[in-house]
Order: sequence, then C-alpha cells, then structure tokens
Amino acid sequence: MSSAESPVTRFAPSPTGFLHIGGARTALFNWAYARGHKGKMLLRIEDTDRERSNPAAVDAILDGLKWLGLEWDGEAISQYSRMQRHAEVAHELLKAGKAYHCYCSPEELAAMREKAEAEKRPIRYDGTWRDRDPSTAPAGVKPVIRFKSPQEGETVIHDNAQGRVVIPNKDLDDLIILRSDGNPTYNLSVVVDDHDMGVTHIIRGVDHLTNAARQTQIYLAMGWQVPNMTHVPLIHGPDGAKLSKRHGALGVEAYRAMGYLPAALRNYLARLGWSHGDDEIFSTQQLVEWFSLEGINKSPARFDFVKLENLNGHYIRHMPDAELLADFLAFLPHVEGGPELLAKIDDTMKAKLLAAMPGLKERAKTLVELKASAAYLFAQRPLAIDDKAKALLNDEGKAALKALHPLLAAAPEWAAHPLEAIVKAHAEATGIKLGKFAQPLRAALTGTSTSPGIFDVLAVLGREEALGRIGDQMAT
RNA sequence: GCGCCCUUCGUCUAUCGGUUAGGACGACAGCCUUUCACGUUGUAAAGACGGGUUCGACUCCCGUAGGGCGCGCCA
Repeated sequence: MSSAESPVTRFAPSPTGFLHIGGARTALFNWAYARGHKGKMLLRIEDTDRERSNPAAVDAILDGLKWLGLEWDGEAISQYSRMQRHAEVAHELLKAGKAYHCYCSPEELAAMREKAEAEKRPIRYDGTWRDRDPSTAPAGVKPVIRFKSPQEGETVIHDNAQGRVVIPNKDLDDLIILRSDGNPTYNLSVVVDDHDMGVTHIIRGVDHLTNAARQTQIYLAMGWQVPNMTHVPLIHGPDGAKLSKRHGALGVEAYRAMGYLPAALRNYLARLGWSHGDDEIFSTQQLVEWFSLEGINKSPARFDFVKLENLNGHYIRHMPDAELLADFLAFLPHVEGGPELLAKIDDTMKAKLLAAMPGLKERAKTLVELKASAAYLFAQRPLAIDDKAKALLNDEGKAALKALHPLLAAAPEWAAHPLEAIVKAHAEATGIKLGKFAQPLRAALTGTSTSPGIFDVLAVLGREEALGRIGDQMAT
C-alpha cells in the first residue's frame, strides 16, 4: 500500500445528533492531514443503527462540515448501504473458523454480566459456544456470529498519539460481529468499510482505543493491512468533566448562531490537543502545512469559551471589511432577530454597514456583538434612549448639543475628520473638555453610552439623519 | 471490578536530560483615549506526591494520589 504517497483519511460520524465540537475537531484533523499530504478525506455516515439514526442529523452534520470549511472528497458513504458486504465478511470469517455461532440469548448474556458485576469480576462473554458442538444448539434460536478472539498473548496498537498501546488479549472477549437478525455490528462494519474504502490513516477519538484493538484483530484475521492509527484525546468541559450542553457539547451550528467565524473556530480547535511550537494564531493554510500526527498530545483539553472569544475577536478585527460584511449577512439568518434585520438591509444599508465596519469590528468579539453595536444604524427616529444615555442628556448635555447643532449644520464637508475638527475647535474655544460634547452626541446619535468613534458615527449616519437625531434630543 | 491512558501557571500549551521552565487566553497594574473596545508596557501565576536512575531530571523507571476512556445483538 502506498500510504506514504497519498493518504486516505476518513471522518465517520454516526447521525444521531448534530456535529458536536469533538467531532468537528476530529474532522478538522482528518481534513488537515489529508490536505497537507496530498491525500483525500472521505466521509462515511455510520447509520447502521436504524433506531437512532435520522436524516435530519445527516443534514446537520454535512451542513456543519461545510460551514466549517471542511470539504470531503467524493460522495458521503452510507454504512447501512454496505451491510450485505459486512455480513459477507462475517460469513467468510465463520467459514475460515475464525468466528462461530453463539446461541446465548440476550437475557442469558445480561444475566452473565450482572453476575460478573456482582462478583466483581471483569464483565466478559465467557465463551460458552466458542468450542461447543453446534449440533447441541437449542432449536429455534437464531444464533449470532462471534469473532474468535485470540485468548492469549496481546494485541498491540501502534498509535501516533498514544504510542505503543498493549492490550492483553485475555481482556478482549469474543465480540458479536453479526447479530441474530443477520445484521453486522459496528466493529466489523468499520473494519470492512475502512479496508474497502482504502483508508490508510484512521484519526479518531481515544474513546475508540479499545475498539482499535478489536479491529486490529479482525484486520489480522482477514489478512488485511492494519491502517495507521491516531487516537486523539477528548475535549472536556471547563470543569474537567465530560462536555455538557452548558459547556460546549453543542452542534457547530450553535457556534455559528453565537457569532463565531469558521476560521476562528478552526484555529481554536486546532490548538486543542495539538500545537506547533508557540504558534497561537495561524491561517488554515498554515495549519494544513504544519499539521502533523506527532504533534498531537495525549492528555485531554478543556474547552475555553473565553479564549475562543478572544480568537474570534482577532479574526473579526483582521478580516477585510467587505468579507466581514458578507460573513455577517450570511450569519443573520441563524440568529434571533437576524432574518428581520436582514429584510431591512438594502443596498443603501449595505453601504452604510460597510462604511461603519472599521468602527464596528474593532469592538466586537462575535458577530452577535457586531449586530448589537450596529443597531444604531437601523434605529428609527426618534431614537429610544437607554438609561445611561439619558443621564448624559441632562441640561448640560442638551446645552452642548444646542451649541453643536448649528456648527455641524454649517459643515462644508460631512466626513469624520472635518466634523471632528469642528467639535474640537469649539471645545477648545469654550475651554470645555471634548468628552462633554462627545458623550451627549453619542447619546443622541445612538441612544446608548457606548459606540464606535463618534465622528465616524456622525459621518456614517449622514448629515440629514445625524442632525435630525441631535435635534430630537435638543427639543426634549 | 478489569483493562488502557493522562497529570507543567486558573485555562490551552512549549520543553523532546543541562533553560532565570517560554508563549497565549484570562487576571491585576500603568499608558493611550470622546464612550466601549483595540493597542501597548509591566506584574503575579506551574512541573500532583514519594522514591529511584544519572554528574545533572519537568523530561527516563517504579509506586501513590487524582482524573479520563473503554468493558452492549450502540456507534
């Protein structure tokens, strides 16, 4: 196999819910490795559990991957559609004497487990039918096929992240590979699919480490080459325990709705369990160039929203205005109140948004915040004034507005710098601090006490609207 | 219970036997300043514990403690 030449990785989610953050990182690693080595990343939907799988989840996963910018190669493969082939392999194993029929009922097995637990013994299938004569089989019972796992020695997993992991074979019991209804089980399906799909590198969560041992045994039994394996540590919540919904076990679409940029999320996720020296902020291109399996850590990482937010703010600030505007518009359908806002955005408003973007993006960590601070652009006269802004519009504040209004109205050019010069000149002439004029202006122009630079606000709003808003507050 | 794995500032991490243990987020303080931010300067902050091996251990070995994952006719 020429795996060194062009590796084939795969991302294999089961469609029982959204694409959660751990899955997203696994996909990112698979994607980065494939892209960085002129390989392919395949996508396989592990939908063999008909009870729990659903088409909506498939859509959510595909949508999540696309949003994150992780395009897979070829068509997504349904594992369910390949069940015949899996069963075929199970029978091949049976024929070769590497698997056998087991007639134990689910009830018997449950009892076996309970007994083992009560006696504080390892919970394993006891091998009842491993060597028993099939002619002693109870009538009318449909058997399962169990894999004849080696009972002695050990199974070794050569893992890029975990190192050489040795599992004693005595701890691996004879797993069911084909159910009594003739359907294959997970570990068999995975091996057959990965083999048939030509997967050379498996990158997945460490929760699959024990499966890796069982799968290795199946590869060996079939005489197939065991793929290169990497088991990445899991992502934990801020408290070190399992990721809960409160924390970050959300679908990536939730991150989209929270106003995170795909590029920022990619960067953040890449740094969770992987590093390239001291590099913190890097482009996706750099990630692809730098990503290596050897750089993956063994210990779990905690998900830190604060750091994600910081990174996201960095990406927002450094993104070209037009590009950010496009992302912002694409984000709106996914956030509360966004569609309504989107409906109000015509070409004129787009131009305003674009003009306001330099001031807006400087103080937004998320697109949600960007949306909030852009609210002044959409506000209708007379503006709603919040409490802090009201306090600024006291007698002193109103007096400042009254003094400013005619001066601004007489401005020959309605742009930030000339307007700033006018206000500054007036402040100097009267010996009053600039803030005494800027804050009332802010209150009148935006209805709030915080906003982008006030002269930019003035400029973006336009002469008529700005003077109107100032006039509204002078009058009251 | 059994097996596997993990343990460096609060968090993400660098270090691959010899460093004043570095960076980033966060925190705190200063500067900048029309608000909020940005930016900038600085400060505090770590090798779980106990034994070895070694001239020398964060780094290698053993043990202890704590934590994670796995142990389905789920994937």
